Amino acid sequence: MKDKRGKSGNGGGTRPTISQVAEAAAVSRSTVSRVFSRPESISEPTILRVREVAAQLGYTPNHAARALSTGRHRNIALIVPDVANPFFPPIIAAAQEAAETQDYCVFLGSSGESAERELKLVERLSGQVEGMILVSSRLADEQILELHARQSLVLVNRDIERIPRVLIDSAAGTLEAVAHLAQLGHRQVAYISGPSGSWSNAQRQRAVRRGAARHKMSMRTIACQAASFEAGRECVEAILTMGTRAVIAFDDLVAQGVIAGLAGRKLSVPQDMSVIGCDDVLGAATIPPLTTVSNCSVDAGSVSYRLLMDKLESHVQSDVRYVMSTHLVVRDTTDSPSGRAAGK
Amino acid sequence: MKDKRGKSGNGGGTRPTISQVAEAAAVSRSTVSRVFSRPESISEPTILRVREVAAQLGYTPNHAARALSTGRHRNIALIVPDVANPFFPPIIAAAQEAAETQDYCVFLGSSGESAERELKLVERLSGQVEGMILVSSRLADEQILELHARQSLVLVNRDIERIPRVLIDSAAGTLEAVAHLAQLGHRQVAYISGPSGSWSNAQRQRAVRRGAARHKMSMRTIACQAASFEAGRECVEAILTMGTRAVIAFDDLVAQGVIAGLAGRKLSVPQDMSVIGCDDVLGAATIPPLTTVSNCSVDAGSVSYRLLMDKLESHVQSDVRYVMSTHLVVRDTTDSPSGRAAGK
DNA sequence: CTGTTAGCGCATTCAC
DNA sequence: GTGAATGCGCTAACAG
Repeated sequence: MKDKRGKSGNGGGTRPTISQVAEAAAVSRSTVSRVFSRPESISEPTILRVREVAAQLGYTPNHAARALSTGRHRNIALIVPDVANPFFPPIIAAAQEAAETQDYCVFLGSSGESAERELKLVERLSGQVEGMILVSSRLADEQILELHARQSLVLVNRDIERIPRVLIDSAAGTLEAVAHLAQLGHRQVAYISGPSGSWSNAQRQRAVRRGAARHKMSMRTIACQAASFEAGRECVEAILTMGTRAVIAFDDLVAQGVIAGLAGRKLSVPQDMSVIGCDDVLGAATIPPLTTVSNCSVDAGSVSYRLLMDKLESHVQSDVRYVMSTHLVVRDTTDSPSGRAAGK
Repeated sequence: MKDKRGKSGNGGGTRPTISQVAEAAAVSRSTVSRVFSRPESISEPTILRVREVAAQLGYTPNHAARALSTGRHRNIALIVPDVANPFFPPIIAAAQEAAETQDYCVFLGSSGESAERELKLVERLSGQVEGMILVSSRLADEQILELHARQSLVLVNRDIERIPRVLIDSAAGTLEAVAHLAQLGHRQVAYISGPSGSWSNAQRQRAVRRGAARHKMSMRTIACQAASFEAGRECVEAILTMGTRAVIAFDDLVAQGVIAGLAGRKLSVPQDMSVIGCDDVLGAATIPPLTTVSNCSVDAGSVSYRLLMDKLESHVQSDVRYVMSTHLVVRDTTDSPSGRAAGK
């Protein structure tokens, strides 16, 4: 138990403790403690003196020790299915930034789309955080509920009653997308699905179906292996044999994959095929710029953080269900089914 | 100090402590503690019994408390300039995954490219981690050195002696890129720079200059505001007035921006301009597929984690400098300066 | 406004 | 092998 942090030198400067500051400042440890946690109850002069001494000793409160005593860690955990998926980073950034302003730290977990890993992460983390934000959780409802019994939770893109959640309602935008296609003259549309456990995927698929019905279009679904560029590319085979001239993809990555696959077959977008993405993670950064269902996913990060804090502060809870709408952003990957051919 | 975690019900299941397990299993707290930290010193039967009781009580060791006593948090921090930049997520994912296998948790900090925020994050985090990985740190050398005096550090893309570091040597690939351009017949090349504080940027710029000299090409630099699509787009003005027919961009995002900006002026790639990116974060997911300097950035994540662990375990340190090479991946955005025009 | 006392949950000497 | 103390660094009553 002695010499915990190695010698001096690098990588292990032994941090000064509250006692050392207290001694050096000739006050009690409590006083030092209060200077750093509730300064309003301490006289101006002593505050200054303690601060002075602390600074020159390089003292910094030990959050772990503090947590042990208060039960408040000032840490939160953020779990996502895959950090590398461009949909999540903006959310992560926003949440972390929001946390930072309140001096909270955030643990990041990436489950690799695996419910099992997600569960492990959650359990491992649960001891050192005050609450967690589960983004697009792949866990089963029951697992989440059980977790919720002993941990403050906020969900993103997962709709479970009694748990605060922020939902990115892609239905609205997806409906617009179908309408847009219909207006262009398309009579059929294909939805290229995403991860099976995904709430967003289910929601989008439903929306496409509903929209298609409303506009008397035929609708089919193509199962995509994963939410990736490669998977999208591999779908073109199926799309082509299906004979559709318009597809709505689970997300922008898949859409880009489809476009690339099409290009590989000398088919171009939007002349030969209209392609619509989802999430708008690529912005206009594609060529041609992708028509897509845009959302304010960044806000999902800050809002979910706020929700978590609200929950932590007020123990009385109403059933918060924060829905963020989406809308279609028409860029250059959609056209009428005849396309350029019409000009011939 | 009582009732720290609220009532029972949701969001605050009061976790069982080691004492409760001890009592229920009719052993001492020490025994329970040992069962979970050094089972080899406990008899088989008691291990089983304690485990049994613990499981049914839902007991899990409190890592924060444990850390207080041992000084080992089993947490690390990972700081990046911007989570939303596609270069970092794969590194983050790899590091987190590596950590996960050893039951370590990772704090994520995104500094928004600001040295000031980075410093704050680092100081805030330093108390609850055993070590930190600074990726593309924007801090000054002195700040890093100072930090290194009291914290175990590993650097990624930052070359400071005596601190373990993994460097993605884009010089090799960048040199290839210039050679490739020269071979295509280009006599001039422009480098579109990235963040000023970036080690990688400095390295790339140097490499372009060296390569240009070697191939007797003229070389100019265009200052780009940031490492983003938009910034790249805004550079085309400068590129065009400069009269170059070949550019090497700081990264793929900037390159994509340039291509888009060009497209906006009815100029196409590679016919009118050869464009080379860096980092290969977009893979072949662009249209046309981007010629770029590829690296194994994913490995940077796992390697840096390993380096950190090595450092933590063996206090005797050699000066580790892990260099990962890069190479040019020729896809479809480069051509001879005459390009299609040659056919006319 | 400040010092004293006690304890958060756990790992760790020592004894046995 | 196991139990009884002691302390990690800090906050929270309780007095004064």
